[in-house]
Amino acid sequence: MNVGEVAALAGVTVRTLHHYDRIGLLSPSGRTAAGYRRYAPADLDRLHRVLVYRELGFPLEEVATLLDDPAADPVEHLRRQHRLLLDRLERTRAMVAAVEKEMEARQMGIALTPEERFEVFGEHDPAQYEAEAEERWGDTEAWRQSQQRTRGYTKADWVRIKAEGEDVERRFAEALRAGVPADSEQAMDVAEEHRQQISRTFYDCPPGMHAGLGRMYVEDERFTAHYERIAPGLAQYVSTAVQANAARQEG
Amino acid sequence: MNVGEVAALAGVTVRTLHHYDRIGLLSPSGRTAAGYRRYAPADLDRLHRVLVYRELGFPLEEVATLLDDPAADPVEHLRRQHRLLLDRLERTRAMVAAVEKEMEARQMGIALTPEERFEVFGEHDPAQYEAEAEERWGDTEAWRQSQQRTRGYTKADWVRIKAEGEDVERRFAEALRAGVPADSEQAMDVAEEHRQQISRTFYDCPPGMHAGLGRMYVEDERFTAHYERIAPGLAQYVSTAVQANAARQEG
DNA sequence: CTTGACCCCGACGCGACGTCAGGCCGTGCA
DNA sequence: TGCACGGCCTGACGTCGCGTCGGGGTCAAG
Repeated sequence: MNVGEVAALAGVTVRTLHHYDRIGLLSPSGRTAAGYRRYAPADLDRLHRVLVYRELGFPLEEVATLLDDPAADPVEHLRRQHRLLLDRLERTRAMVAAVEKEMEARQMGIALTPEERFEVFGEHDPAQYEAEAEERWGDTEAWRQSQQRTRGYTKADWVRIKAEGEDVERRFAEALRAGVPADSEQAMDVAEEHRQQISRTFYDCPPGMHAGLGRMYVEDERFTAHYERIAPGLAQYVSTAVQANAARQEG
Repeated sequence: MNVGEVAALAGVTVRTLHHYDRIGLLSPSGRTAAGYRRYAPADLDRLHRVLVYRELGFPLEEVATLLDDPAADPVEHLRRQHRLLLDRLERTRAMVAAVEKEMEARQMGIALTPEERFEVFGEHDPAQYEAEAEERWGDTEAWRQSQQRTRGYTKADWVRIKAEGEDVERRFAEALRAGVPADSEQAMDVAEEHRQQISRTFYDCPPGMHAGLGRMYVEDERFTAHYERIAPGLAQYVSTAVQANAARQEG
């Protein structure tokens, strides 16, 4: 198929297909002698997946990494898409409920507090971050626990949680600056507090799992970026401290 | 409240609030002597509405016109938001169903046709255009009819419909080029066919309603653009022909 | 062999912010 | 009383996902 036909079929513009080609997200598997793009059925499969993920709010670059992951077969994608769509359904339902709640309140002449009104937006930007978290942790017990608990949190809770988190981070940063070794008692104590904070706030986080988190802090560039922005070297420092503490707790 | 507090409450960044201020979408109702933005409760109300409409896919400029419409009270906004959210719910459900259908098909070893797979995307881009159409026609009988009928259309139907539509447009364009007056019999006949096409395909369109459409073709720049792209002067030409025909049919 | 529809590529534009940079404000605590 | 530190200010430039020309080849139908 030519680009125009594919575009019409998929409900996108030709320009979009050009764009996807240029950024390497979806390059047609062939070209005619004259340079015309030729799309094979497999390309349509890929395009379809691209469009679903795009609709779900993933940036195109991440869509690419998802689709190019060699360890992800078609069924895997379908399952993931299904999960994410159900999430979205849930969220939309929540928003409908919020609007209805407000209509009722208005009818009865009472005003909602700003906190109540903004609740449905709170924190994480709509689709994106949540979509990705779900994508990564989707069917672990920890994720479910976290989802359940955090649903009940009020705005005030969140403020407190954020403050607590930043407090621990600050103490890590101070220890780092003071030259306290990452595998020292002092650093491990902060790590232990970090672990307990997570357990209290989000989900049961035994030392083993905490060690896994620690590894991620240096392997996932987003977490790395988060800590490095506080202080250079902090990501590695926290990672080491957390893993040392896990060894101590378990041993 | 200061901008930081508002941002935290609403789950947006300070930069976003700055942006909304600069483009005039949401300017805080006051400033301190030092130039700090001060947000009043009424500003929070407005922000809330902005965020809901934004989430629904409206471009900010349109959000502004919606909110600045003097003829739209709070209840009106709530009702509109409710409608749009229900739509979105519906659409998400359709996508979930599509994914489930594909999972089943895969289980049974059968392949879906590309048309089936892309069906849920087809035509109109996801949120936006639909949102706007609903916004404009939301609770008219015509809109409901159109929604009902078009739901049942297959890809093949759409191809045919598009071809028919373009045929009529082409005939208008030819008449215009040939110097046939817009209120001549010939032009009115094409207009009448246009009306019947709409009635067959989308919703009952009596002459009076058709005349309304005709007016819109020159008043709404999107329709104008559509026709002007085919031939300069065509929007006015079609508009006149349609209204002349309506007068003839009714008279 | 000429239209007119379709395709190519490059380049600029745009919406909705993100992200510095450089500098003023305000307050807690030494 | 000073000053450090977080919060706020205003430009200004960067980014993402395309839309929109402009100039130019291609291909099937008449």
